[in-house]
Amino acid sequence: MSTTDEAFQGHYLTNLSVHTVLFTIIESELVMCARERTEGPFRFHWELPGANPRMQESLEAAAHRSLSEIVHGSSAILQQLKVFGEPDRDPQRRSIAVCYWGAIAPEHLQPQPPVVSAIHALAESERFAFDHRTIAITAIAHLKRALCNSSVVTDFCPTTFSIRELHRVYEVVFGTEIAAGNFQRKVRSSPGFITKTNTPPASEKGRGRPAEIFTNSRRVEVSPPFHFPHDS
Amino acid sequence: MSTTDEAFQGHYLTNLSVHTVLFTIIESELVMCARERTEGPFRFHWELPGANPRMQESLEAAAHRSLSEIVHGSSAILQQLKVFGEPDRDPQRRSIAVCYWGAIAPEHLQPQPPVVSAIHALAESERFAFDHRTIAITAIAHLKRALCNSSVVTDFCPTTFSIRELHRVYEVVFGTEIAAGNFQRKVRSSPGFITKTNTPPASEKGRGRPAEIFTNSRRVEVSPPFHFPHDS
DNA sequence: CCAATAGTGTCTATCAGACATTATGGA
DNA sequence: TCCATAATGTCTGATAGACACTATTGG
Repeated sequence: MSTTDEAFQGHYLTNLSVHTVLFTIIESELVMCARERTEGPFRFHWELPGANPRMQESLEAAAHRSLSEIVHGSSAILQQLKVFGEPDRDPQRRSIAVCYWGAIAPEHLQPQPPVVSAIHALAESERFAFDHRTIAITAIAHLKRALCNSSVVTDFCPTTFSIRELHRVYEVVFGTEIAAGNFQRKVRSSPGFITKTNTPPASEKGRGRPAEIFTNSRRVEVSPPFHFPHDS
Repeated sequence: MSTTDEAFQGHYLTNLSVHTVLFTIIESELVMCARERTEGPFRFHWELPGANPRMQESLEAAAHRSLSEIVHGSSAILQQLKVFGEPDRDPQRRSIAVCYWGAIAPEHLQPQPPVVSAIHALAESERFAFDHRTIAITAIAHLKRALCNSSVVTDFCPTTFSIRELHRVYEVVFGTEIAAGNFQRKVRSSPGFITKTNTPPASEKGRGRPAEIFTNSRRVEVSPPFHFPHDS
């Protein structure tokens, strides 16, 4: 059995990492947390948050740890995205990346979070380290699918929110205008999607009719799902 | 940094494996390929096909290799399911399992394939090795979701098939009767789901009107999806 | 009153579920 | 001819898209 043929558990060249694609919306744009590398290979390229799982640490816990310098207190809800393990994905060694994704309200991030526009990930122009552009694009596709099929949109919002805020998330992510009336009907008629609060209509600045304030309960499936022009 | 705290790339106790949940339908029952362990821990427990990826081998290739003794010639179409990496999933060592799933026509399996009923995986009674019952249950949920949202059902059938055969797959997997007329309408109206062949209506035995014969082209999404009573 | 935003009602086309009807073969 | 299975047609209720309309605030 040659070196290149053997199973590689325990092989010193192998590496197991966890990476996280954390979405939020800043200034009406879908962005994901990422940092520019300052050293080593792929210097000046964008890199997704990552961590190496510890011996007694679950992969999901490692994913949360990869965000420790980015999220502000309350932890994000993460879901497995995919494993990327092509032999050549890391030019230095065989490396397996278990990837997670999630969304979070910008209020829960550190003040000046390092982010990159999702549109840049889709454009060929932006340079990502390793296969992180592929990971990002896969995550965007999962995000769109999840938005259509579940109430994950509430992860983008603070604990209380108006329907309009949910509406804006969909418009930003799908880059399309959505009729507000139909959106209200759909969200309100999906059992468990939102829960009305009796908090007074928010002390926000408002120059129109104040919105009702809701909170998310559990994650629910939307059936039949939302349907938008899908470019992915 | 203690032993239990350190990152574990290269640690000799770690193991990376690939497991595959391959579904098929035998005697009107949903089954998955699995083998009874004959030695070591979990002896006499069911075990999913697995392999250890080699140094230059992609994870998907390893998943296909895990089926080498089961599939008969034409290879199955596999999709990533999930990674299972809880620290305690293998009592002997830290072990990461990258899992795939797929479906195949029974004709493409070896003559007497080792299989276990999917219903047994769902019932608490059946004993699986490691966390393979959890993996199997996750795969069943993914299968149902994929059947609702795509044309993956054709993987259960030979290269040519009738609509009735697709119909039966859904009835077996979801354990429910589906109106044949509506099913025909849905499948025929989903672009790309099936492609008509001009082969004469099959030389099969038949005591009714012979069915038209189709072939699958590419995998397509079904929008809006099928909807069945979902128990998962 | 007007502007602006939130929320509701209405009309229509589409589509799934239920089920009747026709089509096409074998015994 | 009768039977069995495949395929089509019909009716109805539910719902999404388009969009008009009402509600509720601030200036």
